[in-house]
Amino acid sequence: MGEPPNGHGNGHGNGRREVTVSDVAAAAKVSKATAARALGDYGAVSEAVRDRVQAAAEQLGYRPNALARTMSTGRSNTLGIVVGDIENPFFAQATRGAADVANAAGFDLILSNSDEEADTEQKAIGVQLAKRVDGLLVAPASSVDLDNLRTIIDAGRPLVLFDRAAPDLEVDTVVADNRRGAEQLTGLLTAAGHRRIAFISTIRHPGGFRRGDTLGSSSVADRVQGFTDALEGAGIADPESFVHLNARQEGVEPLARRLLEDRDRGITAIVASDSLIALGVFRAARALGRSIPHDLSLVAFDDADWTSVTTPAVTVMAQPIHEIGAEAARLLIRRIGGDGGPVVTRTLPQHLIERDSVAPPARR
Amino acid sequence: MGEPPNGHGNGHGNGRREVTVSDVAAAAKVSKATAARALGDYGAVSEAVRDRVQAAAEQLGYRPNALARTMSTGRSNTLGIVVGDIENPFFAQATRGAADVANAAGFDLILSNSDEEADTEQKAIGVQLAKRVDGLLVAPASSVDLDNLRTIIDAGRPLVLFDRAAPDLEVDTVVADNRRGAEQLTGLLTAAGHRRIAFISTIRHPGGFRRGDTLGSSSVADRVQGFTDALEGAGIADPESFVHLNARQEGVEPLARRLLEDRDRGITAIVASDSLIALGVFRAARALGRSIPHDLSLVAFDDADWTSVTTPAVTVMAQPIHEIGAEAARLLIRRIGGDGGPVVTRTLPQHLIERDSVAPPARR
DNA sequence: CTGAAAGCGCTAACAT
DNA sequence: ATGTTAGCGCTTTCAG
Repeated sequence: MGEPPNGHGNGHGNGRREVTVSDVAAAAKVSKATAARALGDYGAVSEAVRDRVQAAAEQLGYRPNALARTMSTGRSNTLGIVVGDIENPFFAQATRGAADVANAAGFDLILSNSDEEADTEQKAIGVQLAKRVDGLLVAPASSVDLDNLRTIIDAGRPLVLFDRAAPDLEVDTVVADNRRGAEQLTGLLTAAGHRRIAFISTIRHPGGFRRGDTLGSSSVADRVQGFTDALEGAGIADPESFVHLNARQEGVEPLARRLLEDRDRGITAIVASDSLIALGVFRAARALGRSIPHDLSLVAFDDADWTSVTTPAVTVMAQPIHEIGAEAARLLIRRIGGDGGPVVTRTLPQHLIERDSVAPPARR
Repeated sequence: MGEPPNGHGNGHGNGRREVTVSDVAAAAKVSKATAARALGDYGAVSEAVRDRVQAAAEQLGYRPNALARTMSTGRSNTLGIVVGDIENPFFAQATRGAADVANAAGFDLILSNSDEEADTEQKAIGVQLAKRVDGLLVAPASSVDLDNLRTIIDAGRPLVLFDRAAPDLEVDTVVADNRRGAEQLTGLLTAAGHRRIAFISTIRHPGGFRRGDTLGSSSVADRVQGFTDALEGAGIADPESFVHLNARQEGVEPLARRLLEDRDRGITAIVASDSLIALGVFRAARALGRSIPHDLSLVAFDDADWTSVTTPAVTVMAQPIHEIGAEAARLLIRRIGGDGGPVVTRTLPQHLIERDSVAPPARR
């Protein structure tokens, strides 16, 4: 007695063949269609037959093959999400928000990291499309180079952007009100008397920042806008010169050190574009023996958990991160459901948490 | 001219039909089989035909349907990963490690959160199996209740456990050397002269901890073992009484406060089972005006980024988290590749980072 | 080297 | 209420 014969695309190394509707149908002595109806709980099946089928399924250890189902229905009940880096707490939280909403609606999530790289993002999107996700959630690596995003639209799949918008694309978007947040944060600093305030972001940008430059990330662009507006409102000349980008390249801590050591620049306060940057600044200040807030005031985006336990605790602009992911998922699911309404952009409010990292600049 | 006719399981709301191998074949004037061969780059196809087919594919915007492929080959090139909570930095890092290895090997990842809940975990596993993942990576919600894990094995899918082992199950596992880590960490404290040291974990456990109790998570169990061993080695009586579990239920900060305010217990040092707990302890100490390390020494597992910027910076036992995920993925992929070798358990070393949160206990 | 045809597991018309 | 049949898009014998 040899191995039981086996079609090609079966098994997973071990001898067991998957049990299918046919098997269940046979065991319950009904047709495949009836078995499927009983199992899938659709159509009309008599009480008796249903029980018989379900018993048979149970007994055989039947597990539906979601892929086969997708093949015939055209729906995978799966969302794709592509984030910059899941290790970044921002994305982890947003992903969780999206996952919760997705699950509640019967969807699961395929996760990809773009590393903020257009190529990697493109590959990730390709994979997701190949897997026939019903729609995609993406925090685009670029707000201006839209090729990657267009392939999604061309494939006819719903797309929702989160964290960063792509103004030139007609798609649903969920972002936070970064402009206003930056303005408020910066306002705190100018109100305390600071005139020489640096803004630090890790975003890549060739050359120094100049007014009118378009940045790759709309959220950073908005933050920069709010920042420069606030400086301008405070009568500070040449606000753009206080914007420092490309911090990943040089390293946040080295950049911060360089800034703090430059007596001519005379920086007395820093706006960190996210909590990772704030951490780097904190380290630099400590390394140089500058005390916060006495020698340096610091404010940052994102209420990372640690910001409340440092000495001093840091003043932050909190974003509704979980909700950003959740709302994006909601919009996406709605589109998947067939909503053909006009494109919407949700701009969620941020809120200020004042702690102890801001003080008037030291006399010099 | 009406809409082009359309089979059932097609389109995604919009009118466009997916372009398939057949379409490409037709355009290139070859058979479906040949087109597939040219596209999939297998079998034998003449140079000329290959070019013609690929051009046609390009021109039509052909995108392979990974699900159909999986249907016929039986391989999805997808791994499932189920973690406690992706918002927990530990899991985020481990997931990243796994994703990197997976991608490099041509696999993608379906992510699920178990919330450390058996039911949720079971559902997640069910979904993954239905999606026909080629194998699963799981940080099991329970190291002792093995039903969930067994369904994976029964389904004939390779499984690799990470972070927590399940001693009664024959399956590849990647964990850190928690016992030794805990012993070292605790040894630091006893060496500094502490005799009344509390260990805090959020793990759920009915009733107070008693020697010989089996804990739901093997990693916490190992930590507790190392902790009590160290106390015992230092000649401290009744080590179990210093183990505090269920911290999630009461809340880490409240529990820590309670501990610190209990003059009779006279706790002078705390071992935090992870960085989130350390954060709670930090908050509690601050709220009560206890200074670390003068009034309280603190050590913790995981080198969370913030632990180096607090005042004082905290002494931690770092785990190779990224590598835990990566190695787990490697093992899994090897199994998927058909390796039938004996089950392996990898126990990765942890390493101590001494900072400034430990000092001799205050005289009283 | 290329083509025809069957089959993966499921759903959905269309009968009966 | 149940059965028959075709088909989703792909791979894979098997012939030629």
